[in-house]
Amino acid sequence: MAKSEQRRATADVQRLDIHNSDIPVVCRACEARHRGVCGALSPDELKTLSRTTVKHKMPADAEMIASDEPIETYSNIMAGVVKLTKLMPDGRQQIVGLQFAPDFLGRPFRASSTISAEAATDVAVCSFPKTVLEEMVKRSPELGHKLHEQSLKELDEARDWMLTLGRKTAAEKVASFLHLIATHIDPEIDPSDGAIRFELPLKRADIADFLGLTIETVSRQLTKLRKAGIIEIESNRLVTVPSLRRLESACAVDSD
Amino acid sequence: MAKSEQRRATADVQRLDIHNSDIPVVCRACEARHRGVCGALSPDELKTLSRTTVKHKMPADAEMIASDEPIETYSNIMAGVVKLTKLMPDGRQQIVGLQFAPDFLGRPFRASSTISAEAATDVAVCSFPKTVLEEMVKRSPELGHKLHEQSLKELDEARDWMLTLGRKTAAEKVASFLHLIATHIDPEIDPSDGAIRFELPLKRADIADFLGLTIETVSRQLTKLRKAGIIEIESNRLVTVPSLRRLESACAVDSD
DNA sequence: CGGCGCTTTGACCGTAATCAAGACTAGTGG
DNA sequence: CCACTAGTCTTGATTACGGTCAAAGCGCCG
Repeated sequence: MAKSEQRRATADVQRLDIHNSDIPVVCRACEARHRGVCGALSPDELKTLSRTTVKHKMPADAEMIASDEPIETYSNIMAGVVKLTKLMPDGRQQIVGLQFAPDFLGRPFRASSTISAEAATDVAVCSFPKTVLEEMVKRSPELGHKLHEQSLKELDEARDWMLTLGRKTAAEKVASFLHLIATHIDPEIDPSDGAIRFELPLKRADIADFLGLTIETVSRQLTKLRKAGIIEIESNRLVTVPSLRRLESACAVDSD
Repeated sequence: MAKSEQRRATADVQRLDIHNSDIPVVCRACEARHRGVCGALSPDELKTLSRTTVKHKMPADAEMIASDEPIETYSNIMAGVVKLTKLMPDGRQQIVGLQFAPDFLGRPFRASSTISAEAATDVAVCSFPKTVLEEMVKRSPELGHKLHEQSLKELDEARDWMLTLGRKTAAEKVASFLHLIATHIDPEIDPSDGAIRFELPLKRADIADFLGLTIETVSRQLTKLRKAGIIEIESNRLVTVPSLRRLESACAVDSD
């Protein structure tokens, strides 16, 4: 256990730039600087922003953004998975998006959001005041563009999922969910057709809320996929996909 | 008939600005200048853009953007309704968005889209080359911001609809669809609780593809809503909603 | 051990899909 | 003008997929 943690720390160090003395310390090992919105910022801008950032850790199920409440901060997700949910007055719930590190979290240009955000797993975030980011956007078109790209990515993903919700069978939905997790949980994964082993970031109830199903149906379809040899289930949360290709064919889509 | 058309023309004229001699002629009566992306442009910029614009009319069912094909132009929708669809290899289809005038149509910053766009009704558009708009975005942060706002609006709508697709019953889905059309088809509508009469821009098969249902179920739920007195059906396409409030309660949401 | 949260499995039921027929509308041509 | 056709929509009978209700298994922690 301690050994594997040490190994990960070493990998982080290797990701540091050769010459980065002008990068703020708190930003040096941050993935958001490479693939997130902070990639648009100059060392100087990073320094300005980093003076106002606060890093938080929150446990699974913590509420991060409440629906219809004013938002004061934006965040970058450093680790963990965040679920975006919508709730009906009678309690029915739908997860409308999952966000992984190093995604940007928040609804730009609006005082409050119509969705709420909740930690699906333990989550680490880097937060900063809304006003500071909005000031920086005014001065850096590059940053505005990055934020726009993030919005467009979320829009594409939302529409992909609308097809899943509206037109796929329960079996295809569960396969699509596993495929989504398998290809998003580990940013370093390559799409070659080896076995993939990962931990599900959602419990059954969340999976059901994401797929528009009940927990019983999710459970039944998982055992069906297991019996069909498409997945192996080590424990409730630990899943192995021997062949991504076979899983994809269970999703009933070519381009996904 | 001729009378009502004349009345509408008069309304358009009144919408013109008092001093607009420097606004290009083709843009003067255009709604996109008031509520669409062109609202971000100065008279000079409008002039530049209008030199490259082409206005088109296309009949219902015309394909406007093919999935996975390179896109050369963006468009503003001047009139009519456009449906954005996704298709599965086996023919199952899902409409993932509807766009009304004066919405912007196109996927910024990407060579091709994963969805296709089709005219739901007869449609009029104002198109311009991708490259021209992208050049203008570089010089006008205001325009980039408008485009971002449009993307965010589509994202909010997509997520609203995910809740409908994943968690609502057939009856609630059809009611939600009628509510969406009633509140979007006529930009000049006010939400006061009078009777609203409108023409459905989609045929039953399209409504089914939008709601993740079959045409038979859509038809049955429409007659059920009619028998419940929530709607009146004059003809296949012509619907009256006596009380928007009653329709909303049939959608099972408070905030929509 | 006992209690609690999560998951699985089984039996039964209900909603929406499927299959099938018929009504209505609009367009075409005799 | 009407017959004919094709497309669209409605209605009915039956089926099946996924939901509901219920019970039991499992892992975890006090």
